[in-house]
Amino acid sequence: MTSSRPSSSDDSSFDLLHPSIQRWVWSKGWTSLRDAQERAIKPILEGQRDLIIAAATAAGKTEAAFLPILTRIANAGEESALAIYTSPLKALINDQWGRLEQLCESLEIPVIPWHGDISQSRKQRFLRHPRGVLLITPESLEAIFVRRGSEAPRLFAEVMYVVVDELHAFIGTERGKQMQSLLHRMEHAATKRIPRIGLSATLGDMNLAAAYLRPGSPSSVDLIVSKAGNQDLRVQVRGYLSPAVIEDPENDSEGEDRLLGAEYAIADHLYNVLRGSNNLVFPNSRKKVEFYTDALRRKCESDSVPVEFWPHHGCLSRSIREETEKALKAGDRPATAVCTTTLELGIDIGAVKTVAQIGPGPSVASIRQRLGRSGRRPGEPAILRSYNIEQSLTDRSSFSDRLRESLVQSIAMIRLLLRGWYEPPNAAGLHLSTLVQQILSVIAERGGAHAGPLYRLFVLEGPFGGLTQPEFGELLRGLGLKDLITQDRTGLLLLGQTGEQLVGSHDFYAAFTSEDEWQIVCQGQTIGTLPISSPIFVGMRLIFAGRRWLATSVEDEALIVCVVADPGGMPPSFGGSRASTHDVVRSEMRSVLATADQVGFLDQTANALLAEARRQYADLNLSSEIVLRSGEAISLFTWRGDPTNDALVLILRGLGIERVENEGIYLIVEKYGIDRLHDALTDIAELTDVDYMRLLTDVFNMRRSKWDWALPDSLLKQSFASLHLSFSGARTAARELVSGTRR
DNA sequence: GACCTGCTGCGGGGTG
Repeated sequence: MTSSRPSSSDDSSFDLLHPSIQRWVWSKGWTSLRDAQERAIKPILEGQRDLIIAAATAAGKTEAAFLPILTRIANAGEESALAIYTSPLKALINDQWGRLEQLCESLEIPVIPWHGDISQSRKQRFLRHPRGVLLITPESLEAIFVRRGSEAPRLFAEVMYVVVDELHAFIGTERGKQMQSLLHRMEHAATKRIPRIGLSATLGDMNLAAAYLRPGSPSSVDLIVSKAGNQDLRVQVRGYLSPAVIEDPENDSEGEDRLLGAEYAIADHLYNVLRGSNNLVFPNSRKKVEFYTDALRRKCESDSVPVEFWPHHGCLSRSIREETEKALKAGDRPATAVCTTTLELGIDIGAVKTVAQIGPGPSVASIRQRLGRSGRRPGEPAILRSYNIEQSLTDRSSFSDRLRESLVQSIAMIRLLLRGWYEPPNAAGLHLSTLVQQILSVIAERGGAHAGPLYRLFVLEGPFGGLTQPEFGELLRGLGLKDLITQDRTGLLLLGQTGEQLVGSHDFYAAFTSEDEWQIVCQGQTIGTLPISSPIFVGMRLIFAGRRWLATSVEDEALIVCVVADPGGMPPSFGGSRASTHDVVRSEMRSVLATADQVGFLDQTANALLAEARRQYADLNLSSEIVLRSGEAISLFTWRGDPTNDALVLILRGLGIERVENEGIYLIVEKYGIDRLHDALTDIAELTDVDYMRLLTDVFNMRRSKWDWALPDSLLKQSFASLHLSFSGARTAARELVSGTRR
């Protein structure tokens, strides 16, 4: 116990906390509350308005929210006051339960974790006396509505606050839309407005965050933004040149090693600079995580030094992931994780020295999030090492290779990062797939519902604005056609037979899809999974969990692959599609190529590659030419993001130009004359959004989200376009390209 | 040629 006591500038906020909570704070030896904690007390105690607390990871956001929340619950005495905390991860719920339990012990406030791994008996206990703090996932909340709909009003009646942790992880996603809908339904069941508190370390646009937390009334959201200390950042971008691919791979016995040459050179460098400290390596795919973990482990073994490199990705079993997390946290010996976005989220792994990024990284926002793990100790800089592979050029090299697209993208993204820019989340998505789920869920909750009240609940008053009444009717009729819902003589909507089946099944509660997976089993222990689409056969050698295996048996029905250790192997394919690049990134890439200014953070090879790319840019005259012809192919340099390029491709196909592909910084059109292309682009420059919608073909490929199959075609196109396409970008790009294709 | 997250109720059998 310390003699000094926490105090505030006006010395009053702390005094407002419940005496037992004040004692708890003293017992922790805190000499003062953190900025965010201090500032959150009054607004939360008033309990009228919504609040976002944005502060760095270690700044005590959880306490900022819960010191005043628990004060109010404790003051309510015997009444059944309740606060609900929601989180995107079970692991986070378990973490928070530990912290809150300790704080609540003396207050005699129960803290109840509720997710798929929690026993029925604990859930039953809560259901009998719903009071205290409930820690729950959105999926479990969904399950409560579906399975215990009639109890919802009783359960939620006394909820005083809802806390949404990791708010940034929800904004703009399917799951985030589901969460908004659940919060809205909770207030409807409780017949009162429930103040919402959002927590996050990495919110960029506060207006977007406020609009997410309280749709339709962002001005009722107060903001507490705790300024982060100005962190020193050190960056190096390295270039690697891969030898030219041999024309006849059949007669190239060293083909594989040649292709991997640059990757092994990167592994060597990582081995030399990362050993002896804690670091994170992000190679952008699970397959490459396997490759680098294996390569680095073998180097340690051949040098007879302890292995310091551990794999971490979503297809590895929980126990293997926990082993890696434990190695990072332990602190007694150095550990580096080779990982995917799994270690970008809020799991506590301590501070790391370096973040290594192999290839450009999926987005600037993501790199920024990853960097938040480095340089967390006072006086230590954050260190970013970027590794980039480019191919040796031949006379058949693509524009993408000639312009060194990958290296230039890394440079552009780091320049944007240094300027403080990153991609805003797409808040304009209609998420009609999730609306289908929510309609079925409310019908199950209430045992039937009428169309009018559903429209009011979801569209007029809820989070699915932007849908007209006729469109909503069309959607309901579509659900009827698929036997998801049916209507009785009074007009009441009920679940159809298919609807009953799907709502009753255990994978109804998540808003996102999941595929079947192979279980990879070694001596009765599951070490991880592979997507059902990846080819599996007996005798197959593979690298998995950073080690080498041989598949000895495959059980087709049970989806089990048994493996034993084996010296051979290649990393398996996990599938996936290309990441979407933003307009601003592509435009920054152009300015990296168009200017001659020195980039300060490049190594020698990267410098030479950039100089070469700039020469190509000048030789191709790309500062004024945006349409290049080579043989039968026409390249359209839009220098725009994928939502724009993809929209152009789909609209062009709708106009009959079928051989067109999005190549990244340009589109490539084959076998169509420049005149035909000119006419099509002229059309695109003049059409309206509604025309574009009509032109969209290839509807099959637009089914990406869980319930898209149940949407009528026109609504599917609308939902897809709102998430993935930019018509306004396509129109602007077409206007520019029209002049480039004029003869 | 990216990534990630989540899950009920019931019946059968064992234990106290």
